[in-house]
Amino acid sequence: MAKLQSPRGTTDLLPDVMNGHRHVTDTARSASLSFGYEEMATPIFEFTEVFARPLGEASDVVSKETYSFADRGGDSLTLRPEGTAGAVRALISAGLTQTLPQKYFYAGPMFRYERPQKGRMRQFHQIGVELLGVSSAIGDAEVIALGHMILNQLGVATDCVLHLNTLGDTASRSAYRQALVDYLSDHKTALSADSQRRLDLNPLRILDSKDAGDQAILVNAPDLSDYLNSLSQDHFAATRSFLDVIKIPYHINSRLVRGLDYYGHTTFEFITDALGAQGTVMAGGRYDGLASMLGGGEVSGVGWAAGIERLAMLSDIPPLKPVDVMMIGMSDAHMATLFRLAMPLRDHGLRIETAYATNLGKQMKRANRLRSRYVVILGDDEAARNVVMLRSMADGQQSEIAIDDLASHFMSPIV
RNA sequence: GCGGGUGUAGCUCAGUUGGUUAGAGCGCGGGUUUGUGGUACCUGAGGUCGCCGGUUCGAAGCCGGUCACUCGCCCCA
Repeated sequence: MAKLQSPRGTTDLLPDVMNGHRHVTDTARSASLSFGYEEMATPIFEFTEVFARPLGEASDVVSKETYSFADRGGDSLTLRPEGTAGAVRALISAGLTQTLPQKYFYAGPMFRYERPQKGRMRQFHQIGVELLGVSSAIGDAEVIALGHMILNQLGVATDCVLHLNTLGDTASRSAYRQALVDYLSDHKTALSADSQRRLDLNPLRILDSKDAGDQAILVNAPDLSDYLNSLSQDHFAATRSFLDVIKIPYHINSRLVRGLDYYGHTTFEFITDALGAQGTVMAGGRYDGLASMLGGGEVSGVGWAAGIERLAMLSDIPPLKPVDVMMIGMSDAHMATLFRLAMPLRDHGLRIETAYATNLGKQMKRANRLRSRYVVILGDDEAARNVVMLRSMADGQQSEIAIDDLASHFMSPIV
């Protein structure tokens, strides 16, 4: 096997794979634009603080999954593990908190030091959208509607279930958190080791523990919905009613919590069972507190991110545009002629291959391998009469066509 | 970070209780056809058996370590 490998958890995006990524990204970009979300990009690394505070120092992502390093000037930098913090930092940096709302779409690599699995890489790729400066519930519904549209256009919506929950506002959440900690502390020794640790770090995460013993304890645990104040209840009800208006189905999942500190109010995930343990295809929520954590004042935000690898695995990827014409010259001089004739056709948008050698049999074989629709052959016989041989690869039909007519033949709308 | 499984040709895989030159299909190259692909036939190239060490007269097969992939946990897209 190859000794020379890319680092663990990374992979090369060779044309076949890249084609799938591009299909996902192109589909998402164009759907996003139809909602008015314009593409932007942030640096692949940021100052470490950009991620540390908003995501939570104790969160797994920050505490054990970041690629952080000191640069030559001594600054601590971190390869971005997600896109939202950087996007909000960019908004603040550019002074755009005065020009709201802002609506962003992005796509690019993210980095987390994790043990690789199917659908989980150390360098992976996400698409995402952020709606900044909109506190109304229609914003929550809009990003979900956009996400749903993208999944639908990729043909994966039917494989996914939208799980929806609310964490409430800060006051509701901290009241509930206290109640939950009080309850679970009484059962601490019965909790799994993981959950005992989570009790201090992120007690809400215990809610979606897969441990059967934990689940048994949780049956009688306080319910978040009982701790939502009216403002939180109203926001969630409004979000749901906007989703109802456009008939997007969802499943209320009161155990759906997020691992990152910046979330409040609406959280959601599109989940599939087709990817093993990595069932989350698209996830997001509202993060009204994020901007102020970065020192940018109060700016509402809601958005989501989705894994391109996971989406590509679920989608049917259309094949690349096939070769339209393979041009085979039977001598260097004829090759030169075809090299010239190919240019306007390419300029017109056709995919043209000019053969790199003059042995006809081999070049025909290559044309077949490339699934070229047509082959143009130019040899001494044709040149003497100012024609080329045009062969349709599908049925093997050949005909001669005047060199002067070649361009107009392929550039006419019929072909 | 923790636990399980798997590493033999470019790909998918065989390889009998450790035994001498490690095989097949597909793919790739050459030919039948030096002006014609896809079919057919002939033929060829390609492997430090993931890597390192150990046991043995002898290791692809046993043992240890290591790396990679994979499944699950943690966590997440």
